[in-house]
Amino acid sequence: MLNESYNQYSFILDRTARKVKQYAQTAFAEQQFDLTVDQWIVLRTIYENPSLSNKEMAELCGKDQPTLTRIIDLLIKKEFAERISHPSDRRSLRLHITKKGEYKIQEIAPKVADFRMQAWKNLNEEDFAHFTRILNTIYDNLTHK
Amino acid sequence: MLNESYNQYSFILDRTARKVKQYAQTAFAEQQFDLTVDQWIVLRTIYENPSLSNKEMAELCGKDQPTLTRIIDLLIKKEFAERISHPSDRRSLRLHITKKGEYKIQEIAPKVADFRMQAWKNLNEEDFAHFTRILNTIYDNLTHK
DNA sequence: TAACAATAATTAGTGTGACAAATATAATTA
DNA sequence: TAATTATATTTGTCACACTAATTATTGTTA
Repeated sequence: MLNESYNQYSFILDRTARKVKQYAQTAFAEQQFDLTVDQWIVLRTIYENPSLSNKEMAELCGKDQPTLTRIIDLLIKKEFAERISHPSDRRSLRLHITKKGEYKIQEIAPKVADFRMQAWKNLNEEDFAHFTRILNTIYDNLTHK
Repeated sequence: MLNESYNQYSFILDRTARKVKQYAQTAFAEQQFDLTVDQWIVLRTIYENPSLSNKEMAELCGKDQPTLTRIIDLLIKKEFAERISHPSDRRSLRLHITKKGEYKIQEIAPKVADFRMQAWKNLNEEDFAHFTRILNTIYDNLTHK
């Protein structure tokens, strides 16, 4: 029946997303970047958008707040990032990258871009347009009802 | 630069996959199915393909063996599935659904199909064809090198 | 201004994913 | 047939996702 195919689409989506992440993570490990893929995503976001709050950064990274808190914990342990308290709101804090974090970003960003390309072989600009449109439609279908 | 957009595609893919899963999981919880989305996927696979080994079932579900083992543990705890030892190979075992599991499948399958549709609104058959082709191309690009 | 509500961030708990290592058993081979 | 190799499954560990609960602080209002 028709509905069965929807299950299939969910399966393909999930499977592909995991494969892309796993492929990147393997490359990260092989090249000893000392970062997970998600840690790298967060660090790069901090690098490009310094001095945001946990909440704002979580939004930008597309992660929920508890997850972001834990990833930041790990980045701080590795001395790639730091939390700085907000001057006027003691509940809040600002996320910053360290010098060591900046060096890391600059070191690995081009390498990441290199092997990321592997995923998108055999696809053209038209495919990317479809990809973006379709996936964003799905996302919007499920967001704020 | 061009490479930046590849990062963006990874982001969209990951974000959409998580949203689809989360949306389904919320519906599962609201309707008190007493199953997670992944447990349901596995149970349905056992239902449709009875008497396979852990390894074979993992392959069908698109999960790795340790993950499947743990999901099966939970399904057994809920008495939806059982492990039956292989008659001639004591290393192996066969996965079966219980009566209680069958009832569960029959009860929730149509409901799942209902709310799964929400994700695919505003998309037509052509979009689904693009979706399947593009995501499978990505998957293949990263599989067995 | 004291009580209450709202907000920012964290912590806790459960489930899942990936990988490596361990265990038990079967198959092969020297 | 004893030793070795291969296979099936489970266990251990770390990371991430999501929900709910908690803590600390700020804002609001009676």
